[in-house]
Amino acid sequence: MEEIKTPDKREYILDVAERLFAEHGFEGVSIREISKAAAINIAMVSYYFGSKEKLYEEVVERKLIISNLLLSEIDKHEKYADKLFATVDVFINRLFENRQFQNIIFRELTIQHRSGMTDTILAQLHKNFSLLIEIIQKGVKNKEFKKVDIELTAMTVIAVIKTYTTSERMAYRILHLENAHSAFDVKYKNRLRKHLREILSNHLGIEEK
Amino acid sequence: MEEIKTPDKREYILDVAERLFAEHGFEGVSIREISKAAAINIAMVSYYFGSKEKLYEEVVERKLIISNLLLSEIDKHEKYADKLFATVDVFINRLFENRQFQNIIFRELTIQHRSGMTDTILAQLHKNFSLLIEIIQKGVKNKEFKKVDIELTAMTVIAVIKTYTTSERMAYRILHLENAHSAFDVKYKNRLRKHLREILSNHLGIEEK
DNA sequence: GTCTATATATGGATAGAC
DNA sequence: GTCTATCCATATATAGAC
Repeated sequence: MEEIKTPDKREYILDVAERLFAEHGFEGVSIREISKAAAINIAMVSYYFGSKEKLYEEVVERKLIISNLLLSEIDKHEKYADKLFATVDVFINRLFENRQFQNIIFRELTIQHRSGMTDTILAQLHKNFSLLIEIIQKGVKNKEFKKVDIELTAMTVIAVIKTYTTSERMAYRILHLENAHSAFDVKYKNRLRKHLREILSNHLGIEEK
Repeated sequence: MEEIKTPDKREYILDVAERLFAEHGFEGVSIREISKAAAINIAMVSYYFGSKEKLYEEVVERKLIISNLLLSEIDKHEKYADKLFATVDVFINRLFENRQFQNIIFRELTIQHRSGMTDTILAQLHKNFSLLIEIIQKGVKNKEFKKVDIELTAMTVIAVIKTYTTSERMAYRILHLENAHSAFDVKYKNRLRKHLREILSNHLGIEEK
């Protein structure tokens, strides 16, 4: 009963491709390498996806969805400070989990248009930023927060998490971590979480409980 | 008297190569494209630099020097708050000026070792971070600053500037700029500068003058 | 669906004339 | 120093057998 589950195989190829694209960039990997790593025949890439370009696009688009699911988690809080902290936690978790994917996204932003995909990516980033911006905006209007540069405050949150997750080796060196691979341990995730809460509390004038 | 100034030509090729590598990544440009853009013969790349790899390394290494020159500017301040702000200004200016180069550096960090260059880059980044870390450290010890997570505070500064300069189009969308190319105008540079000063003042407990 | 074989293009590098 | 011509490796993509 050795049935081949085609959708699983597709997903698996996409997983492998995502990792390799993240590690070496689009031009840095060949479909030969991808097929070898995914243990399939080279011709299968064309068969499943049409071309290397299409495969790449599918890798990006498949994960470029906002997890609206978690928004209910945020909405249940009453104070904007708590909504904000909950949102920050969502971002930390998401960026920690998808850091290899995020490297693809980020690289796509710095590389001169490979395709019209950049617009889709920018639209998605805009949505993510908007989550933070709206909360801060309302908190300020509500006098719960001090007046600040709202957009740059939102950018600060994303920037710190993104920079932290970008390079394990950089984090290791700069932050004097225990070992080269501990940057994404719970311990250091909490350190980052605590830092961001403090930065935001101080900046927005949120009182500690 | 049409004398060809060789060192200038070398520099010119490096300039062109830097721009193209920044725009498309190492594998994303061919030496054919570089030579065409620099109006030289393809064979000249090998002649001047030995190989594409060597050219790339030279592009990186030529700018990977700390500008110690500016440190005297920082040292002349008495208060650590002023030293810190002066340092932030140095970083803003440097990252604004070298943003295409910074994209190369950043990409190099996220890409799995093309060469041993990553170590050199990490060492340089470490030095840059240390500039900030030392000032914050001394300020805290001196009770001029509140106690904070020093390394992550330094990372926050670099992260915000880096993220801002990474994508003109992102900045344009998120920050609602006047036009697509104004992100690096003095006006917005000052907006970023002001934001960072406020973030740091609030976080470190620096009193406004 | 899966594979081999192949068409075709493009890449980096260099030999050798000038 | 500069250029043409060319070698050779590697890339994507696909035709066609199974």
